[in-house]
Amino acid sequence: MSKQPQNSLHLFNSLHRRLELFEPLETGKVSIYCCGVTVYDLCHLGHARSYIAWDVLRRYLRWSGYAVTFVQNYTDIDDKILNRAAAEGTSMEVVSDRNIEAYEADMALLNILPADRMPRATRCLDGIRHLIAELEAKGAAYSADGDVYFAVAKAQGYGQLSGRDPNDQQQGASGRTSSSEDARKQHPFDFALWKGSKPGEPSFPSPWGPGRPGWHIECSAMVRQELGETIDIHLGGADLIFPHHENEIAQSETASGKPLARYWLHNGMVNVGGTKMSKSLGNFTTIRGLLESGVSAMTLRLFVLQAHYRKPLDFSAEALDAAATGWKGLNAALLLGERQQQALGWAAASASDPTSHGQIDPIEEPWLSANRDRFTAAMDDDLNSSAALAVLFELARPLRALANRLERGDAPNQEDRSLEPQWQLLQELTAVLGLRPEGAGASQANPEASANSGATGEIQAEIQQQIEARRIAKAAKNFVEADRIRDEFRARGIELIDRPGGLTDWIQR
RNA sequence: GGCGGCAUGGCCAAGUGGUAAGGCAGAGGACUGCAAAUCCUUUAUCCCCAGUUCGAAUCUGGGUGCCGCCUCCA
Repeated sequence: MSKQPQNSLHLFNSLHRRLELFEPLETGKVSIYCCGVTVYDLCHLGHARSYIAWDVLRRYLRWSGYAVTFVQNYTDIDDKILNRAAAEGTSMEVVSDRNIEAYEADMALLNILPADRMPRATRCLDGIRHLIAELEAKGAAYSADGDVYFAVAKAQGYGQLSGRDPNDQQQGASGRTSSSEDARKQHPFDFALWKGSKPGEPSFPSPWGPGRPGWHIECSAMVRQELGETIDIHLGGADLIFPHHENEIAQSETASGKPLARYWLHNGMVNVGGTKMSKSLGNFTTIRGLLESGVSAMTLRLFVLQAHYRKPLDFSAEALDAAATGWKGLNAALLLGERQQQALGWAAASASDPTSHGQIDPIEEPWLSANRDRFTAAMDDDLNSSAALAVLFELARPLRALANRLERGDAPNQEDRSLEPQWQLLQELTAVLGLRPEGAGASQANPEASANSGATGEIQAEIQQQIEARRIAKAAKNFVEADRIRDEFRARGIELIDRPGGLTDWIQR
């Protein structure tokens, strides 16, 4: 039984710069286009933030009962990719393929659902050429020296999204773009639909000569090809508002005469020490680098979701540490059911299917029902994940306390057992945010790292041996020796933890 | 210069008219040989000034500071 969408979601629409009730064109269905990456390098935290935010939007819509079609592109032709290929002495396609593969692996680790379709610019050339020809036929495009430009003067209402008026703008771009290109343009805001190729560059045939598509046109063509003339939601980073999205609107709407998207959503930037993280500034941290350094994927996800998606998010080691500790607590609550399932007599963990929508009887469980409502109200308010997380932490608190008691050897009582619906709700809501339990079955903070170290077997044997030696020392009240053993391991990044009952666990840091 | 955004405790961060969610850190307590971990408890009047109001972090006006876009960018 699929549930009727509740339709109380409000989203901040960049097009009108205000919060609006979300109403899809077609009841129960949502079409979404998201601007993807230019695949010339690995993705950094800024990309992670963006795609995590939109993943949550998508999961929330699905959970709310909508059928969502999500399309995201790969820009696989562009100067940066060409430069990279030249530097490596390889081809554009090799660079693109490699980075697409890396992108998909990174996103999978972050538990970002793959898009329903991911078109590549180089494979949508028919649609692109078609669109340019249409614009040309309508007099909105002109060729100059093998390039084809879009004439901004022919676009109705150009500048609405970004708040720019082409008529009273100073010629601000001059001096910062190539002067030869400038000279070919009729208006400084005009932009390339098709770029004639230089000798030695990969090129594609076209009625305007060999070349390649401009940046903006691929999105217009792909939206139309994959989703139609008007879509429900168009997504992207705030840095794409101008010129990219403005130009996309100009192209698409000049061609079709219809609105391109009903809702435009833009995520805020990730900052480092107050300035935007970006490749050109060199202040970026790749997703891969972060994960390899031992930061867990869900820590990263929690870090991102603790701020509202439209606000700038400042990245720092301290903030990340805070998120890691926070996630540990949430994770402990999530793992409770799985680890103590038998002791508690609970049902198996439900799959983290984002569409699963459990029922809670408000009379039987008024507190849970109220919390589910709080969660929904927060998400309905322009995806306020920060407020939504507060609900999760409150749901988790008694569960992690219980987890700790059981770990100490307490037997569960009736009251403990009755927490099952609370655990189920926590699981359901964390899945809506795309957070999933980590390290099931292992006590290691970073199971992958320890699994990779070849000497683990030997080290484990050594640890067990030393733990036994320490137990004997402790029994003889030789605490100097006991502490020495513990300190020695600590110096090697291994923490010995005494449990009640004389047992000693260890974790690798 | 043009357009837009932000300013909440030690740090991160919700909250848009009725006396401040949550996370981290800190403090106290329980537990421990001591630790660690864990659990419990606890910590703010919201950049400045003026105004509207019975009442403002929340509205209005004026400051100050920071950031983004205007060039490729999530």
